[in-house]
Amino acid sequence: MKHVTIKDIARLAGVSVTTVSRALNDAPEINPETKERVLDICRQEGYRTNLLARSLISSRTHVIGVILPDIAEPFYAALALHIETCARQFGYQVMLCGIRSEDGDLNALFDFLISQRVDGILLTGAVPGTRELLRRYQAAVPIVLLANCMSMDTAWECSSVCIDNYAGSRLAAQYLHGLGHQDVVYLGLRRDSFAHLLRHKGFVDTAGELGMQVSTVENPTGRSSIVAGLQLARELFLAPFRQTAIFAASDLLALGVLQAADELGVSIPEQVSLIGFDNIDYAALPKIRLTTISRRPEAVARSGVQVLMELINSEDRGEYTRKLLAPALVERQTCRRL
Amino acid sequence: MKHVTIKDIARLAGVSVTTVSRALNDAPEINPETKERVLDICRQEGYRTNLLARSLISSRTHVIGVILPDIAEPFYAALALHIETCARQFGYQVMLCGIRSEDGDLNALFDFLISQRVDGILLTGAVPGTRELLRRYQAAVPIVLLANCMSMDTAWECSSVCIDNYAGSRLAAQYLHGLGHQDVVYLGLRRDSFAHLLRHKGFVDTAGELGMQVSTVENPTGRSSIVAGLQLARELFLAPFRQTAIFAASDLLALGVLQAADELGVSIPEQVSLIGFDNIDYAALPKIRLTTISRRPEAVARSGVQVLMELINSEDRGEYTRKLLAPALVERQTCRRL
DNA sequence: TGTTTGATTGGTAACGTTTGCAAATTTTTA
DNA sequence: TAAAAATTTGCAAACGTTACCAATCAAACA
Repeated sequence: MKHVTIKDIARLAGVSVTTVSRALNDAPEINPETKERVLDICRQEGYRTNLLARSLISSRTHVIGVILPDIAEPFYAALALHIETCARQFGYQVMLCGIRSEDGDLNALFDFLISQRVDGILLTGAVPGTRELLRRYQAAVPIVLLANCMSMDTAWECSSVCIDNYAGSRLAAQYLHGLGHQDVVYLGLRRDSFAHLLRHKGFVDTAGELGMQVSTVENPTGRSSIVAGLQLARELFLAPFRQTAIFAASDLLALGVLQAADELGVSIPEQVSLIGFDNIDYAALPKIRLTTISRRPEAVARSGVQVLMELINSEDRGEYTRKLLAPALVERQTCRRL
Repeated sequence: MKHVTIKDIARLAGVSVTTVSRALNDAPEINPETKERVLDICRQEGYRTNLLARSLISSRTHVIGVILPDIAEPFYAALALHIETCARQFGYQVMLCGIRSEDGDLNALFDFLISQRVDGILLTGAVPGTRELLRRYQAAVPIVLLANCMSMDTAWECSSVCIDNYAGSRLAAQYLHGLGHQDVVYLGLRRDSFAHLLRHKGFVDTAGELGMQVSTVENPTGRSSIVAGLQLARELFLAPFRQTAIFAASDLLALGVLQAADELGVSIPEQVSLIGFDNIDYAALPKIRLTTISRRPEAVARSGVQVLMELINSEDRGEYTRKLLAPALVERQTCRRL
């Protein structure tokens, strides 16, 4: 593909490349008339700045990399949407990556993004292995952990913005307790996810304080999907089931529970109450109307972009910002008072 | 952010930059020993190729731009996912853009992507105004229209890959007819969307051929959202309603219909049958189980990336590939035999 | 032994910008 | 009117690569 360069414009206008450059970047030291003439020719010839060349000099690309585990998970889709909107307000473009979790060689992805010289990276879906990743790449590029991170664990030397998962589970436990539930199950724990570990801890701790019984069902599949929830809930409902409520670690799992209940004739919330975590769009759907904990993707995205921008524009590395946003209970129709 | 350059490595290794470059690109004309030594130093110093510089020379970025109207629409999310996966197999990275429809100044977006020197653009969500856009930008960058495009209209001078919307609606009409429906409504037509115009035409044409009555409800909101469907269906159900089936132009609209039906005590499929278009993930949900037409996002994405790659790697412009993929009926539980 | 080959290496000019500094031109000042 | 100042321009070097061509050197040939 052939592109018009500054040199071409310069030749056409009979001036030097420097002058053209000045016209384009409206520098003060240029004759308004020449400027107009040059710009006219630019428009006419369809000139477009080669950002590669510019970035090479300025060592700023105005692009941030965003790593999502799975864009098909609606929470991450919402996050991506808001990140893009917000980044644009800062004059930044978004490069979305690694949207599949399975083949995710994060090292390769980071190497690529750094090679592209992105100005910063927003990393979502932190897992225990992320720590080493940070140690390795943080010197080369500003990184902000988004939406999934250990809450306030000082050992994490990294900026981060996320919903307080612990507090979210706390809300859920308190809510169920307030409704009179005494014996509940926590469904879908994933040992490889910090978010899930925190959710689990928050729920178990709070339930304990309130004198409730909690039994935990682990999710060995390692994915928050409807099918995973379906399988887990099937096993649960097929065995004798004494608990009165289920707290699913994610809405997607909760949807699976809903489906299993439907299949096996368990009625929700009459026989068993259900509360999720995420508040994905589809939780609000007719016939679903899932009570859940909102992770406020918009707030997380906005705050995350802001923190990253500050990090990019500050030279002093080694000082990290951590933000823990308050989650919110969204009450719908899958829980009932006992 | 300070980065290690080839020059640094050259100094450290006591060789020339050319030699380092050769080591990195494993060129044949280099002593295996020096190569190893150089590569060792690269690893040790954390050297990462500056792709900006490389692209500047090769005039290839190995990045494609993908423009989505709204990533929160699950169909587009699925599309994005598969595009990324497939592009990676070709050694390409994806730059996702403009995922908000509202503020979408497509001209600015195109200018930006071209300035970034992306190797090609996948444009989804074509609307009538797209034509002028193509005329303007196709000389500067290879473009493939994806998922939404006029079917086989020869006036469109552009490569394209999409589901045959016309045929999809045809399927829907035939299916409803086979079930014995005679009087049906087409809901959610958007005049600004080619996809919707085709869907509408396919449905009306086929219904006509089969001797069915069809009345069309337009969607003035211009968005395929649940709320839009909700509003439209509310009006529909509040007036006297004689039709036996609704064909919603998108699943999202259909979900709105479902919600309205729920609110107003209309039971689906007992009182009225409902069929959607898209087969988004959530159509398969428990308690939704929407019968619909699949747009096969994976197939569309794969084919689209392939066509774009061919376009990028062929010099002769002016020859376009058009692919029209066959849609598929997904039968679930929102339609009943009369 | 002199010449040819082959294997390694280095120098240098691109790629399309921006930028510091000097040159040329115009305007202002004394 | 000459000198000083201000305005407007251009040259050339950088940014970090790659690619062409020449240079070096040891080994192999005649």
